[in-house]
Amino acid sequence: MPSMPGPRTIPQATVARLPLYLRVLREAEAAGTATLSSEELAHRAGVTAAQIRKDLSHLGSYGTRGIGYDVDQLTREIGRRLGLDEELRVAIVGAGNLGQALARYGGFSSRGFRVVAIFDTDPAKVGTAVGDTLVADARKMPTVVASQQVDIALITTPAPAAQWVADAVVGAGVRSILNFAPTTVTVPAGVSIRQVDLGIELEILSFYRKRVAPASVV
Amino acid sequence: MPSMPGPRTIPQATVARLPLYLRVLREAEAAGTATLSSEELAHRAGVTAAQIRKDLSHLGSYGTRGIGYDVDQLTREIGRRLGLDEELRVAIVGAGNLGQALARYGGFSSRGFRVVAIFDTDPAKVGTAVGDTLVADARKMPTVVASQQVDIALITTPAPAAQWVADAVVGAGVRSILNFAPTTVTVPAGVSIRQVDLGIELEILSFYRKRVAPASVV
DNA sequence: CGGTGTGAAGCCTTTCACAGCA
DNA sequence: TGCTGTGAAAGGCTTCACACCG
Repeated sequence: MPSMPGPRTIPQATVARLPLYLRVLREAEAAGTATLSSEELAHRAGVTAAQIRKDLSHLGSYGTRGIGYDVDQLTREIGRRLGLDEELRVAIVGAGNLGQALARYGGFSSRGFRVVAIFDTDPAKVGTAVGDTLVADARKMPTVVASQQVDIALITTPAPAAQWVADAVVGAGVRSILNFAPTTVTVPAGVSIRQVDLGIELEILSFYRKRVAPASVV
Repeated sequence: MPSMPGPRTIPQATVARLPLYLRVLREAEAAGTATLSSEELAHRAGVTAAQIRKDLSHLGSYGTRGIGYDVDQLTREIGRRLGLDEELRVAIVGAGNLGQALARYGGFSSRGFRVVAIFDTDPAKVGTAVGDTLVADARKMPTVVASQQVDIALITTPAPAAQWVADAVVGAGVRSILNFAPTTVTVPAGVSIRQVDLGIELEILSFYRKRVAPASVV
């Protein structure tokens, strides 16, 4: 009989670190490493060994005492828990500097995400190619997002357009949003949103310039 | 006599939110709003009113009971605490998609950061213009970073180059790094580093696709 | 032995609830 | 009266330390 699944709830903080462990494991896999101890994994991910063991214990029991974790098995298990066993479809709204850069960014496809649409309101941009996707008219967002079965929307518009875009994609059935516009976007319950503000990242770094920064990743 | 400064240490979690409040305050300032209550500010920033009051209490006493916070005064105080009263000089290492997009991104200059250099190893890119900066040879990093008095370095290279770049800029005197390369970069004590991995952001969103996401910002 | 999995302790963060001031 | 500033309580996360197993 297969082993029972781990406890039902994974702490938010742990969820945010699982992709980091996955990245390290994939590198190790590519390098042909068969097993990794919590110590090794911790070192490569930049966290503590106790943290690794506690985090992984939420998935169940995937290590072997005296040996460590099986790289292949753990890679598969974390990927499965993160919902990465199916290809996720991404739409980018806003074909400016950032939107275009993200559309061409290799790091998405190599991790199993596929950019299926990119939108803009500027008639000069509509119809032009970005990577291997054509920029579509933002007015067609509702229909295209639905027909292309978009799972995740990236908002790379100027701040004033962000809330409207979010409302539109949520209306079209999207339930995961990554917002790069420097403004707070609110969504109904049941929709996940993460905000990435590059200016804020610099401002946080600015704070710690004079002081002693708390170890490594601020 | 001027009022005494607030308590000496600001919690890390608070520091990470101050730039968010600053963003809201600047918008309010631009709109001509004179004062904001913790309730209003909380609503616009997407946090709770209690959180706002607790966070701001670490700066000292800048509110007026019965009224709220003076927008201009609080804007200045938070900016000062974040070290934003002087212009900070930014270098971008890696003139690929992302590096070029960031070099042209208006959100940095509008917030008081100035991109003073952009580097790449590719001879085809060296000498070309990105925004109003010329791409410099990465071998010149140590000298240019020092002579341009770079405060913050953005790493937008492929993963394999990231650690080398970090070592180089730290050697040239940089003490704040924002790393976009999908790999863990370690730095000596006294240097601050923040890691932004766009693939990880998508993977976190993926996790919450099936489950009920914890309120709003995951 | 070596290294995982885990209760318990400690620390940090958020929320509560209200005293106190404009 | 209205809203801030803040102790106290609650909750969540990280670290510790060791029992236990391969």
